Parts: sequence; structure tokens; C-alpha cells
Amino acid sequence: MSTNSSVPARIRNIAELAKLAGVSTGTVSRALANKSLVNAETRERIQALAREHGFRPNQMARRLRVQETRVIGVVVPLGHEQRQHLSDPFFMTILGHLADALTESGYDIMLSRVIPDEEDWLERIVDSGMLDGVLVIGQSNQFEALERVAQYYRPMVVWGSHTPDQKHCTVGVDNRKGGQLSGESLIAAGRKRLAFMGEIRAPELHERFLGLCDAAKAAGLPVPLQLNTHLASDTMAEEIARNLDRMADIDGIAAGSDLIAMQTVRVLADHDIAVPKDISVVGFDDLPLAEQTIPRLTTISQSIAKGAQTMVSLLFDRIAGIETSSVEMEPVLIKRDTA
Amino acid sequence: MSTNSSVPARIRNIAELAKLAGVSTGTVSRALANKSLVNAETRERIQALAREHGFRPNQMARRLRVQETRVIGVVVPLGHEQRQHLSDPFFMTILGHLADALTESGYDIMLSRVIPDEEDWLERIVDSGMLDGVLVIGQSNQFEALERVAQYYRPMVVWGSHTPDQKHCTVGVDNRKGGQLSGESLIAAGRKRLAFMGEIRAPELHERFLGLCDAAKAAGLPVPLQLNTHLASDTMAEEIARNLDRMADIDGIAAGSDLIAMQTVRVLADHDIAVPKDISVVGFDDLPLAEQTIPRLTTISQSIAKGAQTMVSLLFDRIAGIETSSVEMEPVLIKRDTA
DNA sequence: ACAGATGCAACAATCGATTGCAACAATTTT
DNA sequence: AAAATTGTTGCAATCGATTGTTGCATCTGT
Repeated sequence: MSTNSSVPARIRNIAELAKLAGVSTGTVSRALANKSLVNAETRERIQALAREHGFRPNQMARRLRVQETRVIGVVVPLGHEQRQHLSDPFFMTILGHLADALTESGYDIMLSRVIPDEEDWLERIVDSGMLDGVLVIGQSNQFEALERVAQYYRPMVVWGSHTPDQKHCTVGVDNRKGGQLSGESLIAAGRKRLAFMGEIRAPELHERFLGLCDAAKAAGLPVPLQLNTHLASDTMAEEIARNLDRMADIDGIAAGSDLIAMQTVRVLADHDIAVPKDISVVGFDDLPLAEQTIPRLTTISQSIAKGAQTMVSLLFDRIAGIETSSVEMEPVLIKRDTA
Repeated sequence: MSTNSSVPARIRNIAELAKLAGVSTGTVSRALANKSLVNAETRERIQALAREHGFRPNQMARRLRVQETRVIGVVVPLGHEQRQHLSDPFFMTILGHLADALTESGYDIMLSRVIPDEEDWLERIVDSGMLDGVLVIGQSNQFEALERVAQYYRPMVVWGSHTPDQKHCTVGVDNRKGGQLSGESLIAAGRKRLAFMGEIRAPELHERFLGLCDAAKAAGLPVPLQLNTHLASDTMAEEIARNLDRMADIDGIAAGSDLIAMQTVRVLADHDIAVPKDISVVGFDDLPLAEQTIPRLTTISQSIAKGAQTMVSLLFDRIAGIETSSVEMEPVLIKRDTA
């Protein structure tokens, strides 16, 4: 009734297992890796022994040796929005899709939520030696850092806007075009006094605002009002409410994101302003959520799932040494109930 | 105008830097770690050199040597629900909070979305040698695996239900009590024919259903109907719709989660059934979303933020060798507009 | 019966750091 | 002036695997 009959002594490394099996560590390593260079019998014997003792080779050591980690870093820089939470539905949605694509290809995911207070935050991540590649979700206000790193570090793909001669590889929607679409749909609904709800320091949002302006100009309408709203969800509703009086005669709102749009609709409802009867609202992103709200959100689709897959496949190309250029997807208006 | 004046040759390891500085690798290591054993001057000199060449020590090697990875695994087992997506808002919300708590303590996060097809999926993760600890989100149908691993692997904390003599440490809400609360609130609203919307193979959901039954029984009502609804969001709406005819005379629905509740309200609205006029609906989780829907969701609060913090602090205790027991939080009814 | 081929396993270098211990010089104490 | 102390640095082992090369049997063909 000794304990070590039921629970065999734990084996800590390949050397202990080798001693137990009466072979060298090299043989054990090859046996566990199912290499054909070891005799089938010994291979079986060693594998059985490993199974019995619940031994699994240390991945840290393996990865150091083979210089391949099979880990991809997924980074969310919270530059201008330190209060913005990782639980922001947009991040989460894209992260979910990235996770699906990466796990399917046998990669692990290292998640970093970074507040870029140190100049070299991105270098630290890419030079850590822990990652085979990096995906960045959102450019935030860190364009410079991305450019700097992209000069020497190839396996990196960023979700965000693409500007003419930028160095880093992005995947994203044509944000300006998207903004324009949202404007056009508001105008088509007969709206004349437009506003953009959201702050515009991040390149993506700035483009969306410009697109909205394009649409207004083309229709001969005045320049849309731009109302700041931070992305931290806890204060957003309050800020939107505070904006209400500044938008006395506004009848069409293009929101910087679906989340902002949802909050806006919510705040308007609280003030007995009906959407879309009194005011039309268009979101941006087409999160799964957008379909579930009541009323369902009219929004601009980013097709996040496809975007995530594109990011991953571009990244794999880059890991393999193939140069890739940025991908810009077409935004699509998803017409639902709010505009 | 040679290139290596502007971009110094890349330094790959501590040895190269040592040669450049004319010292040994040991000294470089100590200098970069800001150890007091090296002369302040040499330390500065080496640090400056490292900065200039953009050199950062390889973390893989460091971690192998010091036997501490400062990486926590966050695992989402998708046992009975392979179709369930990582972008499920509940996972995402708790993941966000976990990420906040962990990054604040200087830990990195390794994210694994696992479909437990292999018997030893959890052992593979905990024995990989890559992690200092593991957080599991949801028990799914993997109770056995969790118990088995908990026997020998200490630094693991699980989000889920606690049953009397289970080995693995959980943090979660008293799901049965929560189910009871949701039942009571439906009954208080005058509802008499109750149903539970959600499948009950996962322990958490099963407990919630039992709690609902408790409430019905205490009020002298018949046993509530249980309607299966998978958690994969793409098919959920359809399934709920299919359930509609089976619930002809139902007037109160306790949903297995906020997501299910939202979808249910949505489907009911599509069928011109008003909530809460015709049917009352209570959710579960109190996701940030629940407050943003129209009508706002009445739900049972899990206080996910606090739960996440608790998980992290229990995990740190366990990493430090301190034994901890499970934590069960009190569910709270959040009364809003749907019941 | 012997040269050459083949199969299998051991040896040892390697990945890139960290760290205990020894060595040496400079300084202080006796 | 010798001994003891202090401050720096180098040396070499170590973390736990992988893998190219070498060596030894055994087998094949002639």
C-alpha cells in the first residue's frame, strides 16, 4: 500500500526519464518526438514510461533550443484611452476571431494589454524572444512606434488604417469610405444636420469623421459637428448626455463605433427622443451586438471575422519571410432600424 | 554615409554585447539587471551600449534559467459547446478583468481556447513548463479533468460552481441561489408559468435551473419547463424561435445567461410579444451590456469584476504556496425593465 | 570470409540567459 | 609591513530540451 505504486514518482526532465529507461537523453527526445531514428520497440517503451509518469517535455527549453516559440503576441495598445477597457466589445470580438484562427494553426496566444507609457513598449514585446510574431489591434496614437518597429521587425500585422507610405502592414476597412457611407445613409434618410460622436485622435476615427464630412459636403450640407466621447464605457453615457444640449438641432448622428452608437441610442431613449423617428443613428463595426439591440443598429460593417483571418494569414506569410502589403477592405452599409 | 553608423549592427545575445564592452557575460547580465555588484560606471556603460543597439535579453532563456515565467494561462474549455465562440460576451468580460488584474501585477497572459478532444488537454497546459499558474474560465463538462489535475497541480483557480467535496478551487456565484432569485422575481411580477431557457449540461447552468425549480416549488407552482438553447450565438436565435411554440402558455422566462436573455427578448419582439408586458424575462451575469439594451435587462449579478480579482488573488496565494479554499459570491437581483 | 551498407543509440555541442564561487586588486585595519 | 576587508569581475555550472556527428553491431552481397 505504498504511495509510489499508485502515483509514480514525478519525473522532472528528460534526463530522469532517460535514466529510468536506461537510455540517453537524446534517445528519449527522439522517441517522444516520434522520430524514426529510434527503434520502434524502444520508442514504444519510452512513450509508455512517459505516459505512465505523466511526463511532458518542458516547452520553454524546447523553444529556446529550436528558436521557434509557436506563440503569437496579440497586443492592444491603449494610448490615448488609458481608461478604455480590454472588455471593449470590439477588441473582444476581433480577439475571439484571432484566437480561433491562431489556435487552429497550432499557435498559442500571448495577450498584452499595454499602456504605452514607456517609449519602447513595442520593442520590448517584439524583442522579448518569446514570440514568433505580433498582431496589434488598433493603432491608437502609437503610429510612430509602429513605424519604428516595422523597420526592422517583419512579422507584425496591425489592425487599423493605411496611409500612403507607411511602413507597417495593416489590415482594416477603408475608414474614410465607411464614414462617407454612414453620412450618405443619414442624408438618404432625409437628415440635414449631422454630427460625429466620438473623439478623433486615433487615425481610424479621424478618417471616419473626414468621410462623414465628405458626404456632407457632396450633399451641400454644413460641416458636421464633432462631439468628443471617450471610449471608456463607464463614462461614455455621461459624456454623451452632456453633449445633448450642444446638439439641439442635430437630426443625424454618425457614431465612431457601435458601442458609442448603442450608448447614444440609450441616452436618447432616456431623454424621450425616439430613434429613428426624431434622430437617426448609424454605428460602425457591425459587432454581433448590433443585431441584438432594440432597435437594431444600422451600422457600417467591418467584417471583423474576415479581417481577423486576413491578419493571421498575412502574419504567417511574413513569418515565412514573404513580404506582404496592407489590405484595405470595403466597408458595407448594414441597414437595420436606426437610420 | 555607411549604414552601420546610423543603424548599429544588431546584437543577438549577451555574449556579443559582452565582447563589445570588453567584459564577461556575467557582468553584462548583472549590469542589465541593475544589480549593485557591478561598478556603477561599467553598469552605465553597458546599459548605454545595450540601449544604443536596441538589445534586450532573451526572455525565453531567462525564464528557463530562473524557472519562473511570469506567464499565467487563461483557459477557456469549450467542452459541450464546441461551437461556442470565444467572443461570447461573458468570456470576454471576465477575460478583460483578468487581463487588467494580471498585467497590473506584471504577468503576461497566455490565452488558450481549448476544445477538449484529447483526454489530457489540461495536463498538457499545466505541464508545459510555460506557465506559473492557470486560470480556467468555466467548468464546461470537464469537471473530471479539473479534479484530476487539481490533485497535483496547485496554482490553478477555476471560474465555476463549487460542490461539497471537490478538489479544485473555484470562484463563482452561488448559482442555485441565483436561479432562485430569478424565479422569485418572476413570481413577484405575478408570473405563474415559468421556463428556463438554456441547456443544463454545464454545472453552473444546471444549478441555476435547480434554483428556479426551488422558487417555483416554494410558491406552489409546477416544475418549470426547461428549453435547450446552445450557447453558439449564431444558432441561438433560431433555436429560441423554434422553442416558441413549446412555450405557448409561458409567461416568465429565466434565461441561462444575459446573452440568452437578450436573444430571447429580441425573438419575442420579432413575434410581437412585448417584454415585460406579455412575458417577463430575467437574465444572468449582469454583463455591461445588460444595461444598454432596450428595454434594459433585469438580471442576476455575478459581479464579474470582483470575481476576476478574487481569482487572481487566490491564484497568487497558491503560487506562493498558500492553500486556499473556494469562494462563493452572493448573487444579487438587478431589477431593470424586463421583469 | 570480407568490404560495405544499414540501423540504432550515445556523445557532446547548442540555444541564451543567471548566479554561486573564486580571484584579484585596492583599500583599510592592526 | 603584513593581514584583513571590501569592491569588482571572471569562470563555469546550470536551466531542459534538440540534433549533428560518431561509433558499434548486425546484416547484405559477392
